[in-house]
Amino acid sequence: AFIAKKLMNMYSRCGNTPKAMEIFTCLHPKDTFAWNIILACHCRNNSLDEAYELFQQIPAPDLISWTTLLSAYAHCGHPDAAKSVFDRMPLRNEVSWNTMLAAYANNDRLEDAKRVFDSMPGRNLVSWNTLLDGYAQNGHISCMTALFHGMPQHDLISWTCTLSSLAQTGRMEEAVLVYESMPERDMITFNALLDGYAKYGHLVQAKSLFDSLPETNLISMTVILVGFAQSGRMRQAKEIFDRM
RNA sequence: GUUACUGCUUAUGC
Repeated sequence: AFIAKKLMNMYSRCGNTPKAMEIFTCLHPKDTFAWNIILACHCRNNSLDEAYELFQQIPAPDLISWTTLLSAYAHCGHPDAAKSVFDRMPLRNEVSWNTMLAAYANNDRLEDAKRVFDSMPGRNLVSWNTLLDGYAQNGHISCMTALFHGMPQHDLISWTCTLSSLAQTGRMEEAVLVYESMPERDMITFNALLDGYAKYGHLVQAKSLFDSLPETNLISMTVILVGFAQSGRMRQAKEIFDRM
């Protein structure tokens, strides 16, 4: 049963709902843990309606079942449906509050997000990052900057959200300042800055950043390739292409 | 017991 649940989760993450369902069907007894795995599987890979149907069949849904459903509505761009799930939850914790916050923040409902943020019983770094990214994604750069400076702590995600937002909107001077202040970086950080350079025509800077990277991946290659190709530097584009 | 929350970093397709 141990292994069965592990397997279900693996299939779920690979998007193979039929295989996950096959195991679930054979599984006895089906505890809430197992139900939650198959629910999360449908939330990730199938329609909301199917997920909701499944949720209704869970004999004893727990906090995780409720939060999984909430998260599905949040990710599918239905903040109001998410709110109604949230209101019907028999209990809530930090994660469910953060999920509700994300439902608003990721769907450009920043006033509502801020209201949730201010009224939640506790705020952790995920809460701060969620609101920060809401501002970042929706182009509220000054709110983002203010929040960034008001946060109690920053982690790699806080820094990268901010960098990415500046780079996406072509504020390359500020993006570089953030980049240079970062205590740590990863591939997402590199690629976010690289993409800003490439997108806004700074191909020389893009190439020199690219050459200095400790490692590259398929995304870095694609970013620089597209940058060269779209600016008509076909010889350099071909050079990258041949290396892929 | 990686069962639920924050990075949508590229392109293509739709």
